[in-house]
Amino acid sequence: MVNRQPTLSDVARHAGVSYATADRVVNRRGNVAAKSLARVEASVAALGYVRNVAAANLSQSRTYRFVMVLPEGTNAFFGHMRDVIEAQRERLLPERFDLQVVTSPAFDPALLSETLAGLDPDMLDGVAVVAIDASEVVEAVQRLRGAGVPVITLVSDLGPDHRDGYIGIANDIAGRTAARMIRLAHLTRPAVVLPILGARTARDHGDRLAGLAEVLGDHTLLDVIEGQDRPDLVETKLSDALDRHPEITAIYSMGAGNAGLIRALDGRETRPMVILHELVPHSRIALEQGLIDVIIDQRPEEEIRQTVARLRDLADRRPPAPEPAILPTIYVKDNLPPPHGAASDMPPEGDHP
Amino acid sequence: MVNRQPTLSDVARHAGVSYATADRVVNRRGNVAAKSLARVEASVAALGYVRNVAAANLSQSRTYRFVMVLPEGTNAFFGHMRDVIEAQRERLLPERFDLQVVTSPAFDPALLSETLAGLDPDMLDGVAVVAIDASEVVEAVQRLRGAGVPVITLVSDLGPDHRDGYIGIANDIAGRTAARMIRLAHLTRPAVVLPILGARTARDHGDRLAGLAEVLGDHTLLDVIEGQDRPDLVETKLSDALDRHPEITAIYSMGAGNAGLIRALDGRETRPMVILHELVPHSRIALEQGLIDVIIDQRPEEEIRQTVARLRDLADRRPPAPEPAILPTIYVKDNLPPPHGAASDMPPEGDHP
DNA sequence: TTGTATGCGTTATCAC
DNA sequence: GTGATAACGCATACAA
Repeated sequence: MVNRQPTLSDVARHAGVSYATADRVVNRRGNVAAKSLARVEASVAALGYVRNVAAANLSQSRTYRFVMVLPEGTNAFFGHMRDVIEAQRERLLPERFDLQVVTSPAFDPALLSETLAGLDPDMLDGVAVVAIDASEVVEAVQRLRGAGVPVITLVSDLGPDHRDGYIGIANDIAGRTAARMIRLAHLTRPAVVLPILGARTARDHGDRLAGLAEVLGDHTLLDVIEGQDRPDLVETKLSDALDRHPEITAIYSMGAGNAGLIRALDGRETRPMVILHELVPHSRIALEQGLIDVIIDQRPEEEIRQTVARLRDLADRRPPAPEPAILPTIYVKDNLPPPHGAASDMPPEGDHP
Repeated sequence: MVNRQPTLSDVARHAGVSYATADRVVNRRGNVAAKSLARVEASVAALGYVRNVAAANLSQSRTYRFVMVLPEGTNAFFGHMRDVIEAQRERLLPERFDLQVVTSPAFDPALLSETLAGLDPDMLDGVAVVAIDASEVVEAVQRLRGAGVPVITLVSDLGPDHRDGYIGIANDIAGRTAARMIRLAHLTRPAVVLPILGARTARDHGDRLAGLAEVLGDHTLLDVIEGQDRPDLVETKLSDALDRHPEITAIYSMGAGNAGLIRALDGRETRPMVILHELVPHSRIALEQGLIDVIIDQRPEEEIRQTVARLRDLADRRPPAPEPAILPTIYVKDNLPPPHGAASDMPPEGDHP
């Protein structure tokens, strides 16, 4: 990386054409004789030319224009995600850029596809969307991509052919990880596990449940509680289940509505081992107070960072940098990140080893 | 972020001076009348001018020149770290940059300070070093910093006043996290924990041990085994301890030499719960095969990424972007990153939810 | 179809 | 002390 990279002028000279012609070839603008085209392409290959994106951006005073489409509502996780975005806004890209966050009612494919259809491809360099895997949504996404706007999915995916990338965790792995933690807590005794999810139809919840079952082995898996991601429902159904099944040794909540779960647990003098998803204010407090044992998180800060990085690479027509996969992260009481929201998760500048 | 940022020309005009004078003020080149200086500074503040680093780099055809100093030797962790660097090299910075990795014998402060002293400050934009907390090293670092070269510590720190940043985990937190996992595996029975470390004098190992003891509570902590980070020693000492103390229920290895630990365990028909540090080839295999239960890792890929980002911000004389703290990551069998070294830890592009 | 010239925001050089 | 101005590598308007 120490030798000077060839510039497009070098390429043009090498090919024996003018700068503008080389530019036409490299940027696929057309109106180039077949012969010139071939010569320029040969020179590009010969010299190993790679476009200097910084210079290109400078020359255009470029502003990256991205849109993120999140589900709207009171869901603590996406609320947190929006906070993260706002907190990081200034830092996400050194270049000038304009990131617009729009919301669309949760779990509504029709409205989501409308929202997507309402985006003007000419005003956009990329879209990230928390997808709903439904045909209308796929179509709306294809329309954008057909118009030259890269689309990546975030947290919730479409099929791999229908987007330019996915940033999020693999939910079956999350479920398997939860099961592994449960097994670790039952090395010398059998487990009786109560699974709680939002709805059987939610694909991510289903995947988590499947992963759980795979790894749980001989341990007992009770019937699923469906909490609709609503704290009140989760609370009453869980209280009821705990009363009826005193033999429960572990709870795995794979959806939202965990404020209700925490309330249901808070009264009792003994409790089973508890694992739930997503580090948000109330789950953090519960973990710190010892009301629950494990939080499986998908690191929204990291997801946002990777989302923007990917959108940028796509906008630059550059092969996306391979980012480390986002894996389900295991939090216990002691390895929690510093709390100040997303704003200051700086490493504690204390006297570390 | 949508309005055009003011340029230095704007500032100059606003201040009623020439572009060159504004530049002299902003870049502290001297030879400016006090009056002009004041006016320019006022204009900078008034307009909120911030230097366009991309343009600056373009004008200089800048190459960032960084050096990373790692301990040399056969240690699997740092070997892996070097692999990570090589695998990521092309991706670490979009700008032209020259990253030189030099090594210095492990645990030798004198040689490390010599290595640092051998670096030419005029040829460097930043240094990252796996530090040894000794006065000679501090002095060598100060010399570099005094010569205008930012220095950050990596994995192993100096005092907070002696470097421009630290990228790594807090080791007391790592120890606490291990203890929490041990407690989780002993919800219904008392734990008898065998701690293994390299040397009592290694600060990071000591911090881990202290964190462990803090969180372990009433559970039993046996005497420490010192394995000198050498597999052979670890193997014999551990085998001996297991024979003498059949009541051991958990092992926490906070240093290196774990290949020996794995060998010692491999023969036995039953084994205690095992936690150790750093995801490297042999520990990964052991986890996949069920010979150990938990790996606490510090995500070298992430550390490298943050190291370069921080060095770059420092080289650009720009306030370092707040990166999420690197926390001890808990790996169990199921949430392991894909194996292909650092090269392809892409998210599996399969059909995730 | 092809080529030339200008500007993007800096840094650095040179003249005043 | 101060002020023009030529690069840097690219995109683009314009000329041929």
